[in-house]
Amino acid sequence: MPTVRDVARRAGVSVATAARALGEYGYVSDATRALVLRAAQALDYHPNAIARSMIKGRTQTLAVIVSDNANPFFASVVRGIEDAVLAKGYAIMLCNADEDPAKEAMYLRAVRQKRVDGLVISPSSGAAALLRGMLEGGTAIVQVDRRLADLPADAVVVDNRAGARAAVEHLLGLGHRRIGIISGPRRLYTGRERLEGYKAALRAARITLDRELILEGTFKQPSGHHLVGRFLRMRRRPTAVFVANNLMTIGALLGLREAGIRIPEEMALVGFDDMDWAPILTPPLTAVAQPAYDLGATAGRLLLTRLAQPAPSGPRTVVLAPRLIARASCGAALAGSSIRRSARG
Amino acid sequence: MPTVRDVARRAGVSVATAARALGEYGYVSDATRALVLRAAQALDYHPNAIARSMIKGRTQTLAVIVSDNANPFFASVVRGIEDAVLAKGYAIMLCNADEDPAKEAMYLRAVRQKRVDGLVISPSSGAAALLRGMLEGGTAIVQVDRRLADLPADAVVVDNRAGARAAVEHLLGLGHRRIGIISGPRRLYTGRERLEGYKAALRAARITLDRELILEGTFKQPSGHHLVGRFLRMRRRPTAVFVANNLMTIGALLGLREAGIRIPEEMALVGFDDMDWAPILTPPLTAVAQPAYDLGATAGRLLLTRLAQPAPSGPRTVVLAPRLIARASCGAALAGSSIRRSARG
DNA sequence: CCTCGATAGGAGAACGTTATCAGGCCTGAG
DNA sequence: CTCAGGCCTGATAACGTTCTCCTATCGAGG
Repeated sequence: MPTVRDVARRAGVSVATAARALGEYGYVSDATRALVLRAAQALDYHPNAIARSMIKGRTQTLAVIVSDNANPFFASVVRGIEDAVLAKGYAIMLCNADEDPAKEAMYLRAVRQKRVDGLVISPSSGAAALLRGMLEGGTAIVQVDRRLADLPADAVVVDNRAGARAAVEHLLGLGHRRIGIISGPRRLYTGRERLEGYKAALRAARITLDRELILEGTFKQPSGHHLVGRFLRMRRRPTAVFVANNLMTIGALLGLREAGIRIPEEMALVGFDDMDWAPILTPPLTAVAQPAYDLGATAGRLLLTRLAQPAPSGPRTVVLAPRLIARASCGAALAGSSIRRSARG
Repeated sequence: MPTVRDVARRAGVSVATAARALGEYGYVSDATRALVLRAAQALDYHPNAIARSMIKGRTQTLAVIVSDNANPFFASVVRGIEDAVLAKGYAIMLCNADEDPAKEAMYLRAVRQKRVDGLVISPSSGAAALLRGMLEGGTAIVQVDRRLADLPADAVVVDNRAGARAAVEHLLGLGHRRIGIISGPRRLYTGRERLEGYKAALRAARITLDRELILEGTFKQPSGHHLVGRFLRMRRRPTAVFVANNLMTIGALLGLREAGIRIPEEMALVGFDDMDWAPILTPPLTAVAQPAYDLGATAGRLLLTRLAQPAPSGPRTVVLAPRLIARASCGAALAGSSIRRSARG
């Protein structure tokens, strides 16, 4: 691969001049510039961004660490991030950590060595220490979807609590009193928050919590399948179930279908995270829609502002509003209702 | 951020020795090594991969260019690639080109400047020239999902033709004679191949092609919605429709539902690309399953072998077999049947 | 005629790592 | 006692850019 040195030689100028002509800085006469550009063209010269990064101290690369890009929710988040930073010339390094602290730590070390300018991460609980180290090292960090309590970094999340609460309150409004939840792992922020929303809704309705109706899943499809079976085998079945994420909802629907349960007559269902296919189910799925793409886009924009003005103002958390989309799987078709949108500094 | 120089100073040794201790090469006494490692720990030293890349001429980074990561198919492909190359220490740079030649060209320039070691790309038709340039520049390239006729690079694709043909033959076997297709764009490899499979099936059954029954879509959801409407408004409707990708299938299902059409009685449907939610539809969706994850994983492995032995053996194309999963949307529930699996050099 | 500023171009240092080379020490064989 | 050969360490040159200094020319203004 040709270097500026080669281009300079061919154009009959010094390296400095060639670099000026190519980099569009400093003084170069039009004639010389043309000469250099022609030489670069002839040699098929492509500047080496690695060497440039050495000098500039910036890589024009951002890392994105999520749990699993194969989950459509995260795929949309990633897409949103990329679109937001594309215009500013940043490339994205994608890392799937699979909620595995070891893998997450490995990736954090890797992106740190690669000197990415910034990082968007959907962190698992174990990452706080490493992230703090990166913050001190000058890497801009924005958390997305989840939020670590003890990390002074920006975050963009949805109001999980309000979303879950709206889902459960919707079921309560339809007359359900015995409502189960297939929740996410307690060690994950979203798992905890959605469970809290569920509890808050029941508390507000003065329904005493039945611990039997709270089943903790893994946020993955098989656990939805398995746990809905547990509900079905109970002597006093719940009449409705709130499933705390998209993949487990598919699992639950699969389980209900295999058991021949009619929805919503024998069991009503509300999911968290609306998907493209929710309206084409029979009955169409009532779900709490998360603005996944916006979550990513907002995180990307936030990161850009951090990178533009490294003046360390305090960490900001942006909270986006989920939206309950009432269809028929809950027992009644209502209009979608917005829940809450806020931002706190 | 501390450098080896800082570590060396703190440990009281030369830069060369510190580098040897940290890089685990050459001779270093155990005592010195311990000293250096302790110093590195104390300073929270993280080696600079940029500088290392300068020397080694390798970045341990691969680029992945797909059309849209928000499409679950590509999200799985990307995931497969990442898993395959993770163990060898490669990071992934993700680029969404949106089938936009300008955007694709921009990304190709960017990853070339960043000196990625290899590239997995689902190319659009305009990229051949740029890709050839990169090949000559020494970048390993593997095409995935699609294949450019005039590019001497490895490729991993599914047998689109056989998949589409199996889908249509299945419909023929159920007695359908008037079968429509919502195809993909002709300028895309997958769009053309699946259409060819459709035609081949009809030809083999001695059914004359009705050009009215071939509607070209965009591989995106709205076009499925829109085009199924065209079919519904025809005086002589098709009794079955083959939809050439996942997103358009959702659109088509939405359109059928809005029109109140019963599946498969009033219109049978077979989709290309099986999805998690296909079995929970009513009726469950018959679809041609693509091994999306394997497609990516195979491409990743192929790239690794290219990187390991740069001896330029001729380009290889690996063809993975799709699998027709017969459910009920086509009019009958049969067992899944494997189609074909081959590899040619 | 001298100076000043704008323009044009060159030489060389820096970024942080790895790799090459050379030199010093020690041990054991001759 | 000498010398070969293993060990250990240090100095320094790369890698390909950008950036900071320098020098030189030219025209205008005093």
